[in-house]
Amino acid sequence: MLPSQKRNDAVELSDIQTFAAVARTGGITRAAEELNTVQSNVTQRIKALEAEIGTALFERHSRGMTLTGAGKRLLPYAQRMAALSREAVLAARDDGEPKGPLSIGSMETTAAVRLPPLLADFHRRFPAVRLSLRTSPTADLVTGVLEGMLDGAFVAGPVAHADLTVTSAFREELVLVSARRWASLAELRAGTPESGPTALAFRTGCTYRQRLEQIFVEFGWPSAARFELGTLDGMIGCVAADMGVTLLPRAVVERSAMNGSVTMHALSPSHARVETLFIQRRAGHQTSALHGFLSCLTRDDDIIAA
Amino acid sequence: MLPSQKRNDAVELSDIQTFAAVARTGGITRAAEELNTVQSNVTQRIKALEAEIGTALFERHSRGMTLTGAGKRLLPYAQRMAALSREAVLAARDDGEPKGPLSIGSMETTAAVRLPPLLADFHRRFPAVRLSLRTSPTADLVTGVLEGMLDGAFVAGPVAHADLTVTSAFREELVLVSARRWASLAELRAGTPESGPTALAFRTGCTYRQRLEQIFVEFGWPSAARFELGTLDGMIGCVAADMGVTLLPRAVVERSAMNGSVTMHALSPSHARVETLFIQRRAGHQTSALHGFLSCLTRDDDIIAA
DNA sequence: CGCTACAATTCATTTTTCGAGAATTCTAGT
DNA sequence: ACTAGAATTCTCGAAAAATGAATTGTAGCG
Repeated sequence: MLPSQKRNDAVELSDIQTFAAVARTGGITRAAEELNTVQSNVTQRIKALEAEIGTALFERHSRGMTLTGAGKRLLPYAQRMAALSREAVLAARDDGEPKGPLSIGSMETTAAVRLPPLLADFHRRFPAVRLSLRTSPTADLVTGVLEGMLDGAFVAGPVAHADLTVTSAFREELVLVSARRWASLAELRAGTPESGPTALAFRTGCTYRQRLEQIFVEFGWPSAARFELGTLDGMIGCVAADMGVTLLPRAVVERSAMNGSVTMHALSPSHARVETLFIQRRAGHQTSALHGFLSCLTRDDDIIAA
Repeated sequence: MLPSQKRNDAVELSDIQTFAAVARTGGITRAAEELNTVQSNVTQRIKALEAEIGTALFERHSRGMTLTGAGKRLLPYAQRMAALSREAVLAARDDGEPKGPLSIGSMETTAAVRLPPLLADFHRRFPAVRLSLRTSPTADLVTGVLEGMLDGAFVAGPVAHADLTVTSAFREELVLVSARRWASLAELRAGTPESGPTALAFRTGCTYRQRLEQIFVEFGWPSAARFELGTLDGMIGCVAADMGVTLLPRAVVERSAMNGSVTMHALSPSHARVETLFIQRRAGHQTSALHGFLSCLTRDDDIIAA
């Protein structure tokens, strides 16, 4: 074995976390608030950290602090270190029996139709796991997983990132949904104003929304009105009331209470096909709880085939 | 952005480092020595850590401590956390101008003939880098790089590890080296006892040594005597004195002072060809110093071609 | 130009944590 | 039972971190 050479340039986690708080909030005062302490304290620790590293991490100006180059280079390590530390204690606690907390993220649509049976199955098999589900647009889910806030998430593909492991979960057929009175796409195009119908979609970061934008461009409605909704039921309700059109997985519409009040318009495969992926962090230890979750997911593969 | 959920299960670096020291030494007393502190202190911190995690990390018995399952799961994180922390401050300090310390490892043979011009070139271009070179067998070099003790190393291929980035550096032709009086392999086989000549090699972990073992088996000398040397010159000297034979890159023998006193015997390509690889950790930030080193390495590619 | 508001820093003080050393317990081996 | 090696417990002092108040510094404004 190589003799261990002592480079004493290590830095404690708590130091780098106060650093990250200052960087995030852009000021010592707000960081102190966030960390439940006083400014003077934060000042001191930042100064100590800068002394330890030997470079200024922030530029001070009268309205707060901004990162220097060195600070920018350091920042990404804050999250990685925090995630690693958390993962370490989880790994130690995890005796192979799935239990404890498990945070899963999901797109709204997947949560509505695909997850209920899966979660029921999971809870039946692993009742000791305290599962929490959070719905967000795909973009937020990806960062959530990368930053360790979520253990895994269901997102719309394709996704490619070196630090993520991707598992194919479900295949969906997207359909354009309009009010019932429009029996076909042709009728819809004929019956709407030149600029097109209003596009109903979730907020930015949702992959379906981006795809809807594309489709609108191809239909010659580049400047159609946009309307953002926060909930699935709200969206289908608005479509039923002929406020506009939206893009959703066929299964979601079919299972909706308003199913009878809307028409689904099939799209070309390139537009319609979308794969729902389950993503998790690649690095290091996989929680038993997460492992159990994946086993439920793959066991239900027949659902995908069907 | 997802609201940040506060899981307060993080653990400080220093805690986990004392944990690692105890695990490594197998006892609190020795760990305390290594950490330059007293036992009571180590006891307390281990207890605190166990309390924080909520599980016993060690089994106590009268002759020291051994890891529990939880401890075994935690241990790998110790090194990863330490490496990450060190890397963080290096990244912050590194302003793009290569400087500061750079630890490179190398096999003995590569250090002897390939590195001198490379290092000279590197030092001319980046005088601010304090380069340190350490020679070890391939196996130790690989762990050294993985554990962050070395920034990079020259090892005998093939190497495959998910956490390593591999660059092809040099191609060598291995030759069997004997005393001068043996003009050919046939003569050597005829003139040595049934069991074969003595095999001279570096200590365990050296890739060339393993290959020499293979060759001896194929030559029908499975139980030939072995002799371990620590230095290259010593080895060639012993061969010249007809103490035995060894396996070395042709270039090494050609440049040796004892060149005239030994014979080189060519081997079949499958035995002779060996590639020297430069390995570095894959994850995260690459030091400017290391980047500069790599630029020297690839610039000298003509050396490989030649 | 001075005043105000906001923000970081400094400083004196208190609190908490950490480390040292001595005493104690525990256990295997004799 | 005794001893030696090893971990734990306990107390005390020192170092480090947190606190709160006072200070400095700067942009915006009358």
